Amino acid sequence: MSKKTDRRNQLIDIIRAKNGASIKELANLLDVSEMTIRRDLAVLEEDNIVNNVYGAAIYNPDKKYDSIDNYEISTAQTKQDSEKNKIGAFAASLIEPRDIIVIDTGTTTENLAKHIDDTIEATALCYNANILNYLRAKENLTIFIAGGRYHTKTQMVESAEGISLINSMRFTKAFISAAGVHQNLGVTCAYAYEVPTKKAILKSSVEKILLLDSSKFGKVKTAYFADLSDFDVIITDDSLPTEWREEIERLQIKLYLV
Amino acid sequence: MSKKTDRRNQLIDIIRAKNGASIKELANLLDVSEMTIRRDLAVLEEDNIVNNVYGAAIYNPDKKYDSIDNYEISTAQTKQDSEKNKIGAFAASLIEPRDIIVIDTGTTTENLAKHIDDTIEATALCYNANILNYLRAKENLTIFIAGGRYHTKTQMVESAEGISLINSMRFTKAFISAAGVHQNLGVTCAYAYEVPTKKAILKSSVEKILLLDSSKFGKVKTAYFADLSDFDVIITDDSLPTEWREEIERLQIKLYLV
DNA sequence: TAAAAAATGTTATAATAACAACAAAATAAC
DNA sequence: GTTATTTTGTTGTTATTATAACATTTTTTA
Repeated sequence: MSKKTDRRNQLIDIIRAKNGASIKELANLLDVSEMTIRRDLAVLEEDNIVNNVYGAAIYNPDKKYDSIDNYEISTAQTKQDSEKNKIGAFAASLIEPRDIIVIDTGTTTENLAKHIDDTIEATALCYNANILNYLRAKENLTIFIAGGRYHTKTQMVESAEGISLINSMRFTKAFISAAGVHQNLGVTCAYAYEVPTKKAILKSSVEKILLLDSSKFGKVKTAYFADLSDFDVIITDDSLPTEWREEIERLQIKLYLV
Repeated sequence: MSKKTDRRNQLIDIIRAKNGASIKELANLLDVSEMTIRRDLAVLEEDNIVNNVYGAAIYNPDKKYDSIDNYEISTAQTKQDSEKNKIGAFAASLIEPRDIIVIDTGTTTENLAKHIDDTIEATALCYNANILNYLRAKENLTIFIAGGRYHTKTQMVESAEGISLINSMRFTKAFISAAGVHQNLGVTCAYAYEVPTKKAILKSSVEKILLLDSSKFGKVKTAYFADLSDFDVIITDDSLPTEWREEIERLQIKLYLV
């Protein structure tokens, strides 16, 4: 194992044991410069192992990382996570002051919520409890939540009344996620209950932005909610096959590869 | 004094949930200045609940398996908070299997949510982000949230569509909080935007249960939403003056003193 | 082994947080 | 109610951390 990986495993061990640690402390413990610690922590944050704040790193409380004992193994498992993270971060950078955005349910859009500028003045509607919790921390964000039945598996909230609220609003940007994109069978998601809400936000938004990692292309899931041509922008990672790049270009959709 | 303790309990809850948090984030979440957060965190560090680093507080890992769910118990501070906690715990004990309950916004009802049996099979509607987070942890609870605009100060969510959702449902028990109860001027709350929602849940529920600590009796706040006679049950603490006990008996309302 | 590449360290500057001291507001006491 | 006390907020200053750009060291590879 490389010196670098070894050090990152040590970092994870220390941070996990203490719930979090300052960068200064970590640099002293591992006898490297603070700059090196910062660079390591940026990688660990990409992989959702820690959350970095000014001066310190906090161990990600998410249970699924509780028993990591080898970082190299864990990186393989979380590669897709880090792509979702990058896609989310890029999408967040598209948000401009006074935007009225709607954020779809999903882990990719959760990463978007996480990365929204802390001080940007904007309005955001969501319908996912995790996303709501990220949005609540933002200083100048006006928040709406479309209510309804809460689904434990997806943290999504959904109802006819929630859709009414969406229909009564207008958005400058819709950030939408999907579980599959197929050339003939369109854009799909995993659960039928998501469909009416997704259709509603598509109808009420100026710019429709699709967020999904490249592994979703060519896949089909149970619930159809849109065609690829319904979107104005697609954000995905650079592993996207050439044929899909061409198809997206043909449909005159703006494509961002992060 | 109670406000302070209350805020510190909230701080502990947030920091525990996230393993740690930046001071900026905490100040935004609780809508107080960073200076206040720093002063609170200094106290919590004294009590070994958190470790403070530059820019952030990290939850003390030694406390991980302690079940202090109320800071004031560990420091023997003000009464009002522990009363709210007791009232909430008692109210939670009234919930029976297959109940369909609605939980109003407020710190007392937040305590109720905290104390709901982890495995009880029931349905609950709420419209407060903190309460939602407590309910999400319950295994067999079916959860609804009435959506709308999120209010930072109270963590309440509210809208016409949220009220529509409430009107479309029926509840076996409504747990309602208030900021004031006056013999002539009725039951009041602090913000006008709470009123339509409170009226809606009163209309849709079989049993209407009022939760409030005894200091609220005799008080009047800006927004009127009900008369005392609209309630079937009152849960408060045993400091309730005799004249109020008599009044409640006269109105044939079931009174629980905890 | 030398050259190339990668990783780490250093420095100066910019950004952010801490702190102290005082002002304002809220609460308690009379 | 009014005054005293406590709590919270604000401001200016100081201390600390982040970042970028470049230098140095270490590791790879031919």
